[in-house]
Amino acid sequence: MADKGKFYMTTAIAYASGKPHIGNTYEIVLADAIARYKRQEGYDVYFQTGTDEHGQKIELKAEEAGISPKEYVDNVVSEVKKIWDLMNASYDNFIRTTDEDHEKQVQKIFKKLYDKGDIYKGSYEGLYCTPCESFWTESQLVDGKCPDCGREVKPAKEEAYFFRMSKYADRLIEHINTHPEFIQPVSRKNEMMNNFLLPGLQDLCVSRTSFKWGIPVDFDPKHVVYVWLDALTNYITKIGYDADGNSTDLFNKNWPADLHLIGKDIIRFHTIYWPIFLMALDLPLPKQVFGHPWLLQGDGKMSKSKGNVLYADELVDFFGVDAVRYFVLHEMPFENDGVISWELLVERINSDLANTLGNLVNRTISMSNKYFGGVVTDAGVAEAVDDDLKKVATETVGKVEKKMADLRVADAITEIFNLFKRCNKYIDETTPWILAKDESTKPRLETVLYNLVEGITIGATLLKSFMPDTAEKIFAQLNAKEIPFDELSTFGHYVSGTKVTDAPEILFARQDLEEVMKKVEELHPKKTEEPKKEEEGIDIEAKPEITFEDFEKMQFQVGEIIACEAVAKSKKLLCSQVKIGSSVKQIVSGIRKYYTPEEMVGKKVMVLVNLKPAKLAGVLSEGMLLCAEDAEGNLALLTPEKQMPSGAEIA
RNA sequence: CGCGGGGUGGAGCAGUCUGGAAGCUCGUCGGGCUCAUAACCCGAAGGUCACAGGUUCAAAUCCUGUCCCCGCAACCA
Repeated sequence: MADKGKFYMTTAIAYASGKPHIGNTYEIVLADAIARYKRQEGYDVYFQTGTDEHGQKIELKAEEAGISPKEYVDNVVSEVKKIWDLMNASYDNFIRTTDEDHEKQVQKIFKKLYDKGDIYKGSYEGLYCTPCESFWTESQLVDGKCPDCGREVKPAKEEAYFFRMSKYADRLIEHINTHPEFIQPVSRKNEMMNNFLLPGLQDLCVSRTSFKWGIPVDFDPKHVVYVWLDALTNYITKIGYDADGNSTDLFNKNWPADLHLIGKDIIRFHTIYWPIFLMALDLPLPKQVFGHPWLLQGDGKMSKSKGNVLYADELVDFFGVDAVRYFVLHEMPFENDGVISWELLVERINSDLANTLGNLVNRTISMSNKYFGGVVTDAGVAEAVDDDLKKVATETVGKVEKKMADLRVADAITEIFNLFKRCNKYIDETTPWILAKDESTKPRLETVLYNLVEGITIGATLLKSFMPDTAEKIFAQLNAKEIPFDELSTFGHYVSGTKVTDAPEILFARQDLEEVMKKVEELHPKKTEEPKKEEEGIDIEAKPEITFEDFEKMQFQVGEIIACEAVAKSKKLLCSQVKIGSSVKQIVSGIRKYYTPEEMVGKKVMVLVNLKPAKLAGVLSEGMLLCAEDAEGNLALLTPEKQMPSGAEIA
């Protein structure tokens, strides 16, 4: 096969804060499909994935779990690897940002950029809460105090390292404009340009002192390297980049990367910060960054707090690896977000995998056994109807190549399945069961079955990158060999006289939606219904004890909402006129998602009345409506349990 | 007027850059067939391509305006 040269591709490294859900898993499957396909095409592929393991969030999670950050990420990483392997991800290298060689190299890179003057020491100004060791901006303060602990904050400066982004901005703009393939899909390019590059880049703060779980800046150890400089550089460090110029052959061969596959949410970091870091290191830029869409469930992005999380291992238990691979690869549109649900999975599996593909293989093998004892022979009795089948079979590879060149994986798979559909149609056109009735048409029947087996073999060969196990199963059942990629545009590779299996196994069983849903129900007992029973309480972070005097400072009263309207410039805010005794206060609240202005009017609510007025979205707010909030952030207004006049004191 | 994406038969999507008979998958209905996993094949119904203007011989596609949805940003006292 023609050697097409090297192809270095990466996924984003997964943030090791918890078990990856099916949306995270989608990325590795997509990357794996592309990697396998490129290998099949004849590229020398190097495929890297891994985990991003530093940062405050992980530090906190570990603390909650009562273990060290390293122990915490070790656990998560083993889960990540388990799922990646379960999905048959054929990565060549798995990087962990806690790997010693990576850490060392990041420190060298940091130093190199510092020596060069691209990183400079500056200071970060803000309001500091000493006990919490945290900086806050004016707008983050609650009542002028630390939003975490409620204590006083004071203006402070903290030293930090900054990267001179602006220095390279013009070069980057030029690069993006002259390399239209750099940012994919193209629609993302405008977003980056308009939002970040054209208005002017801010220097990026690249160190932190507020937490410890990171790579220390070796010449100034109270700082740790900020996550993006740590995470992004994995793409070069783990293939052997050395800031001192002793990079490995692996690096020299593979850099620049041919493809960074990432989620659309981190396009900014990969198309702005990363290229600029590389420019500063005098390294060439990656050839392409593809920001794939998200896999959503139901009516929103998957998140644990919404309780709508699907995990790959669970889906694999239900349907098998290749069914899940097929779904996420085929069901994802190119640019827009895709949807996954149990119902959609069952529908796709039944219609495409069981009916179209599985049944085709099964009926073909059954006929071979029934009519010829399993021996498939090319008797050479061609008819005109064969031509179209052969045409479709031999042209599929070209169509797939074209789609894959644009990374349109879903469309490529559709092309392959069009071939399987064509095969099914061919059976109806040639009616083998009629040919079988007459001895004189047996040679024709042999030819028909041969053509079918060959068509399926071509399809299975193309399917290999997307559904590796299934392709192997088909080859095994047909006793066929995978066809070399550059011979896929010709017909007739299957060795005439070969015997297929006499015991065909069902490739994909049809799924019964009701049964599946029943099992799902057992696995995940409904938690939304009947929350009264065994309702799980919520624990929130405890605040420091206050004195009775502190409490007395706050004045709560019952208020009656006499008018309410949405705040025009905001999506979340409602502006209410609240009658408290004989006065009326205007209060703005972020509850538009839960209450309409109409239903607000007439409600008796609890109001914190002596809160310092502030402007929200330009509208004056003179108090606060008290609300209860659940773990998902749903809000409920508090109202007096019995009839109370407006102005009544609450104490 | 913060940035961006989207609104195409019951559902999910393609087509929009580069105007030229409205397409795919699923579902529904009718028919065919029996090798096969109630499968497979054929056919049909179903769309003012969000709305309103404009350009054009011709607009889902280009231009202008409006409405709605979804992300991000801000804000959620």
